[in-house]
Amino acid sequence: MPENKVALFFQVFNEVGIIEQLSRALLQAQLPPGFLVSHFSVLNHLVRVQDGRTPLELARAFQTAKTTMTHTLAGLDKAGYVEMRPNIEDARSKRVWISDTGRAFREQAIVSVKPDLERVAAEFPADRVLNLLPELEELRKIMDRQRDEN
Amino acid sequence: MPENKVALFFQVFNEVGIIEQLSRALLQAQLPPGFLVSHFSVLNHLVRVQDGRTPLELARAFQTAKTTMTHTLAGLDKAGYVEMRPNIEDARSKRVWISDTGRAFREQAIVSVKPDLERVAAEFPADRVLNLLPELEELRKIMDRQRDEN
DNA sequence: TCAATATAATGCGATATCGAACTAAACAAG
DNA sequence: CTTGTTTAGTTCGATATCGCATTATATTGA
Repeated sequence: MPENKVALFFQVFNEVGIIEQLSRALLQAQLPPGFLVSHFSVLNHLVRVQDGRTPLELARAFQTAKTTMTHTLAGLDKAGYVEMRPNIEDARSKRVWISDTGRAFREQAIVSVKPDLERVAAEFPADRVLNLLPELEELRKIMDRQRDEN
Repeated sequence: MPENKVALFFQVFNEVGIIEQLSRALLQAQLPPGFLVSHFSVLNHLVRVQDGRTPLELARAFQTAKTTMTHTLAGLDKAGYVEMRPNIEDARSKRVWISDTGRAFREQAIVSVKPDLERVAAEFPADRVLNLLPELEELRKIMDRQRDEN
């Protein structure tokens, strides 16, 4: 691989990193004190994918250490946004269920960040985002799979 | 803005977040114990942009709190990878210079991650990355500017 | 059957990151 | 000048995240 190819991937990952930080900041700014994007992300995952996930599944989904997920879930549980129930199929494990207030919290966050997204969309049209999406999806899938292969 | 537009931006930022985590993990895995991507990123910035930056400039460039940059720079200084000198133009301030060992550290990290990038490139061709880059750059610039406007 | 190994979650200590308060220097207005 | 305000960096306390070790349960294999 020529050096400019390495540099090219580096550049893209650099841009991705900056966009991640900026978008994270937009969402974070809309969350009430004491709640982080990590909390939102778990709730969002439980809604989008399906609740009843185990903590370990969640940790894997977010590439985070198990202990971090324990901590994040404790916060969500304390706030009443999730409920931790025993896993009937495995007594070592638990399953995480989102509550109605948890769902409301997630929806409120999404509504709150809408104006920010509109401001971005005003300059970067949705059709360009639409073109971007499948490329990013495939890149993500490739990297995700390669990670699992190790 | 229709709901699907909100969802579209959400999706893209979600993909971006996952790619960021995966690429960060690849780089992190190549760094010696005690060094994080945050350390590498600062060194990389000093090389790419120019060294002699002030800590505050660096903090802004990375969207991080000033105190975080103080901490990161202390680690780099302790390792001998940067040198902190007084800012002649402003006695409150400092300027950060990368050392030869700091440059070597950065270069080594880049070399080490090359195989990982090659593995990704084998499945996601460079020309697609090349198409992605300007779009991401523009999206980043827009979001960056909008942040400054507030 | 049961001993060895693997897995899920947690407890604990270390470090990263952050926000608030502080100090010193620079700047601005009178 | 000099006094009030802003700015650069740090200190300090709180919390997030991580790695390692531990406990409980599950799985495997002789």
